[in-house]
Amino acid sequence: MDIQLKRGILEVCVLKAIKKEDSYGYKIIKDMKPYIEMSESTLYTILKRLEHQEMLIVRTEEFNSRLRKYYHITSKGLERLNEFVEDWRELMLIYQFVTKEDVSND
Amino acid sequence: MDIQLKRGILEVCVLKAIKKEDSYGYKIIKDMKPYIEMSESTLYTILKRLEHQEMLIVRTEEFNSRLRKYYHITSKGLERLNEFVEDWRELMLIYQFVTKEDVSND
DNA sequence: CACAATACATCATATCACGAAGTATATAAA
DNA sequence: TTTATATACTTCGTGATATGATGTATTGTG
Repeated sequence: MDIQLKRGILEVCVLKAIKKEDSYGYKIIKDMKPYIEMSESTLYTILKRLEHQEMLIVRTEEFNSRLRKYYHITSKGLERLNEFVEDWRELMLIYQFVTKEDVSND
Repeated sequence: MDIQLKRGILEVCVLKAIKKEDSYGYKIIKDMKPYIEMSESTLYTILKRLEHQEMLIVRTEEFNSRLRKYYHITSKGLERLNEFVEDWRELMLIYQFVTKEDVSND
């Protein structure tokens, strides 16, 4: 799929992936794989960005003497998801502009 | 609206704007305004890109001793519009992932 | 012991939308 | 006449962002 088209939705996908329950990078990628694929470098960039925007908070936990960074969505992150629905509505109107049939007026 | 979300659709909006009949930069912006706004620098960048990708062809015409560059969509451009519909279907599935209700299994 | 899987980090690069600023003409308003 | 606005296109620099490549480190698995 066109990369540009993915850009607007990648971030909210990550938020959604941690909405139900806290999750960590490696798992997020696997959970999203059936819907949308993203490289590790992309995900960790997004996670850092979302953290910086206070849409999620991080805690580090040890699992099998290996570190895991668990991400938890904040109210700001939930708000972002709601705003996305609004934006999508607007995008649907644009989509209709792109796909509407031109009626010829000969 | 979120800029990132617009990215995937800007190009096809321009293609759509010249699909029915050949048009020129200034008019394209005005025609699209009710649906989506874009700055002149953005439009002319996109037009140049689409020309380079052979999705449209250009001819220069004089109008009131002022030059106009008319853009005409090619078969490649029309193809691009069809592919966009396919991409959009895929995007809808991702959208559903983002907005679906998580059923709690307590 | 080698290799895949798990888990995260960093860097350089390419693409792209956009504001700012510029060039030039025609027309309407002061 | 001067000024402002609309038309029409161009160029440049910047910031945001997705991604491949590469690296580090540990835990299974064959």
